[in-house]
Amino acid sequence: MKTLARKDQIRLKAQMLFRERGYSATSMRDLADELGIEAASLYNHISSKEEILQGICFGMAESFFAAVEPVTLSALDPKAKLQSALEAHLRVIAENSDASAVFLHEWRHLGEPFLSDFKLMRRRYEKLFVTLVEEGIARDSFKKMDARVVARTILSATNWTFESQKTSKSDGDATIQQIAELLVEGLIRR
Amino acid sequence: MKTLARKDQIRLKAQMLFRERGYSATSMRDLADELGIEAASLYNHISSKEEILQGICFGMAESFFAAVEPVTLSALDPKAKLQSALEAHLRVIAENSDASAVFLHEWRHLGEPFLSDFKLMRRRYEKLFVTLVEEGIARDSFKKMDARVVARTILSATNWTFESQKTSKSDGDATIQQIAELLVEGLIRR
DNA sequence: TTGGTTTGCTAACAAGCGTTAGTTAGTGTC
DNA sequence: GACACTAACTAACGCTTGTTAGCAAACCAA
Repeated sequence: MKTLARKDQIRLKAQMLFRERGYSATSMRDLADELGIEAASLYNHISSKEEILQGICFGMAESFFAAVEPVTLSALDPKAKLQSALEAHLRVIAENSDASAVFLHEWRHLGEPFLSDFKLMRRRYEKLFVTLVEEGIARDSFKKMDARVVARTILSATNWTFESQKTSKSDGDATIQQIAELLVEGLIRR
Repeated sequence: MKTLARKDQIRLKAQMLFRERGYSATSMRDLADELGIEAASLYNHISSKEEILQGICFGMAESFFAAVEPVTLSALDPKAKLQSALEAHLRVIAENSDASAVFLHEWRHLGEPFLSDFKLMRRRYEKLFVTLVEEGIARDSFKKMDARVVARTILSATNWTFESQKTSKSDGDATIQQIAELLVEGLIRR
């Protein structure tokens, strides 16, 4: 199917541009230029600018859940579980850094009702990590602390770490484990 | 001086809007509406939209340096120094959360040559923290680790922590110390 | 009272925005 | 060879953008 190929091409370039310049500062003509076609031609493949953003944001939400949720249901001990979840989270970001940046920064330009849906999803995702921390505390594996603050701090640290640094796939895996371990070991150990 | 008062009012509202909607998605008419005047009237006080952004970004850069640089020159031991620097950094963010969000996210919409100047400043600021970590490692106060990774992780964690949560001035100070301690204790202790 | 400064207004500009309409050339299918 | 589909085009739409010009009322200093 060539249709899908072209649509995916659009999405790929859009991810790049939305990340670099932001959603609002990226015009359909910019995007079209990048693909070597006219702006109007884009509408043979997509139905609106916002549709592209929706695809990116909710697509990434799915990826994050698909990677992390299974880990939270596994039978690992709290510390290993949290670290695995974190590594899964980091891997999704590393493997898709443009889309992740858009997911993290540009979602506010979604219109309703998508905006509300997105916020809800985001909350649910954060909750996964909060629960992992709470579990660890309850089972006396982690020191006693505000689970929400810690979970948020951890996610914040991970999200920004990949913001500015290019992630070459060679050192990516090492770095991921290094960061996850650093955070878990440091912030959680009792 | 009433001129300054009005100009500051503009900057204040601009900070709010730039933070909420982003620089590009905020129009001069939006900003004027918020102040109860016409868009054209803004130009009696400022000379361009970008000038407002410049004022915010470089103003905050100054604030951050003014707060943190003295600490780095003090005679505290490495751990106390890093923690104090972090608290200073967090205090600037907490006391000026709108402007900080703009400083952190919207600087890329600066035009040249300001963009390059800004990036340079940012590097210099990050370097302050990297140096603090390096000092601690050299003096054997911190465990051996990649100073750049740790410094970046710490800053990332702080920057995002205040992103989504309203900082009431009452619990602000407690939270700041709590977070700074958490990060320093956790990530740095040998 | 005069004259300047401050702060607002209305009207308008050219450029850029997302998007639609209508068309056309190429491609694969019966 | 006829037909539908794909993917591009040109032209244009109504609207919004940042910004400028010219003007008027209010205030303050001399």
